[in-house]
Amino acid sequence: MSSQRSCLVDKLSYYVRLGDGDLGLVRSLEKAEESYASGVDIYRGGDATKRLWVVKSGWLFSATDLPDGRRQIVRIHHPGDVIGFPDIAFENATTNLTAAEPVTLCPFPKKDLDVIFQQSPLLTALLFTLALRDQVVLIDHIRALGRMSAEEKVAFFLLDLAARLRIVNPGMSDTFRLPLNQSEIGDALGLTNVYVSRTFGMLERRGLVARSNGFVRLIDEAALAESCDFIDRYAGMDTSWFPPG
Amino acid sequence: MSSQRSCLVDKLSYYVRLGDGDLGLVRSLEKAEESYASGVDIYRGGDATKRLWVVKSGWLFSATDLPDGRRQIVRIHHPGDVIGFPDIAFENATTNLTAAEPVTLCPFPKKDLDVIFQQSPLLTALLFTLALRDQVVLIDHIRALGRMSAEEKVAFFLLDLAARLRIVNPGMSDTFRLPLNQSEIGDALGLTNVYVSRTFGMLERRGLVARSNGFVRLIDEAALAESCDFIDRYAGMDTSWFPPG
DNA sequence: CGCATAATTGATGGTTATCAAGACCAGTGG
DNA sequence: CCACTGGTCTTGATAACCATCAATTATGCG
Repeated sequence: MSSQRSCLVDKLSYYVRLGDGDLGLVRSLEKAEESYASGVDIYRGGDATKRLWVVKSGWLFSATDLPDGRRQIVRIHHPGDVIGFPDIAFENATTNLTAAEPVTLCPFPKKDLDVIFQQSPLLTALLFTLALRDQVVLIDHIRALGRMSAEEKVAFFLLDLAARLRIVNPGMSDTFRLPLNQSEIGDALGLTNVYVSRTFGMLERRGLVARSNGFVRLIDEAALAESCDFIDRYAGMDTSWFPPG
Repeated sequence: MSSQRSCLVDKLSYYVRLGDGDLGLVRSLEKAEESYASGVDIYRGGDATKRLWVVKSGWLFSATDLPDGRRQIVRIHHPGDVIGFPDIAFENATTNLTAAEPVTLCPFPKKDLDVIFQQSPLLTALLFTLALRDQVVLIDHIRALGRMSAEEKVAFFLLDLAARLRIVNPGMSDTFRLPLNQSEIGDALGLTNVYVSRTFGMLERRGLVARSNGFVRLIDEAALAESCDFIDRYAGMDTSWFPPG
């Protein structure tokens, strides 16, 4: 009945062709719907983790705090993402989930995954592979935090976002909306808001990026990619070994 | 016939009770054996990834290089670890694998995992959960690199190693062998070898750790853990939802 | 328009990098 | 037995990058 597009279906369909049965399984995850205002913490580290979440609209981020208030943003979530997988391994959440803007989410119980595991070897393989791909993405993040300068970090950050957005939105140009403030970008990159501002200014003066009212434009994407040795981990994945749908 | 202990069986048995069938599947992964000298690169980023590796003896590490030679060590591998999971998602390796000392490995083809997926829902669930647990471990690493001082990073590094070693070696004391030089430790923590030396000296002068001929002793583990807000991700995992063996 | 939030800019300081020299140690070969 | 070597660790001096603090200017929103 729902004629609305599903971002999760879009995202998964990018990697494999889903049959009717699999489509039904995926859509069944997006039945319920909850909305949250910008800035709200949807869960916090230590909370019991009984549910996962599909992002329907809006951006969010997962972060870990240090006791004195330092914050590290670990992952940014876009429409179509499934949030909460890392916490399946534990009984309590290891990160905080915060809405970066007004969002709509589709929560579903962890145990609904059982149905997928039992009924669809294809979706099981895909979810497993996505978990491993996410490890590589986290490794890229580690590389950026450990060994890149501030300019390289910001370049990496923007390219990574663009690559991810292009999966769900294939026709995307070199421009996208960036609903994060500079404190949040800094917390993702291990920098301060002040230095993010300065670094963005540098990149802009050098003609690599442009900004206007909440949008970023990657003017010289090749130069940005070379500066931080960027590799797109989203466009290509090895699905050759998957079982048939 | 093989009366030799299997570190992989030890590690997996820590989390679930394996039946005879599962034990046979796991042991079958450790048939072949290869040895490498200290410092050898076993594979490099870009190589085709057809095999995974179980570590039988010795330490190794996975690292990514930047084009100008900067290096980020991403993960340290101990006996019982399975190396190469993140690369299943891609056709080519994303990191270099280097032997930190003389090592013995048991390689097995990626496709041998199919047998496990088909025959053992328990092992499938365990491997999936370990992949998600590893995401959390990588997130902890991100937090350390992005938001910790050098002293906190070194404390975190040592505690993380100790927690991992205790899984396979339950009776371990507060002392362990650390076959990594300070350049390697620095590359894991986003520091230089020089600053690792200074930081180790500080911790030693403050009575938190001690070193002697390749061994580290964690004198005040509680203080170290508090300084970096350490949480052991290895001791406890949620296996309650696993299917029976 | 007025308010709160976010971004910018400047001045200063701290943490860590860089460069360089020396100490220590294990192994090697004369 | 000892000089020699290569690797590792330590220590000092200096410099770079980024943090911190503070003030000002945009920006968005009721």
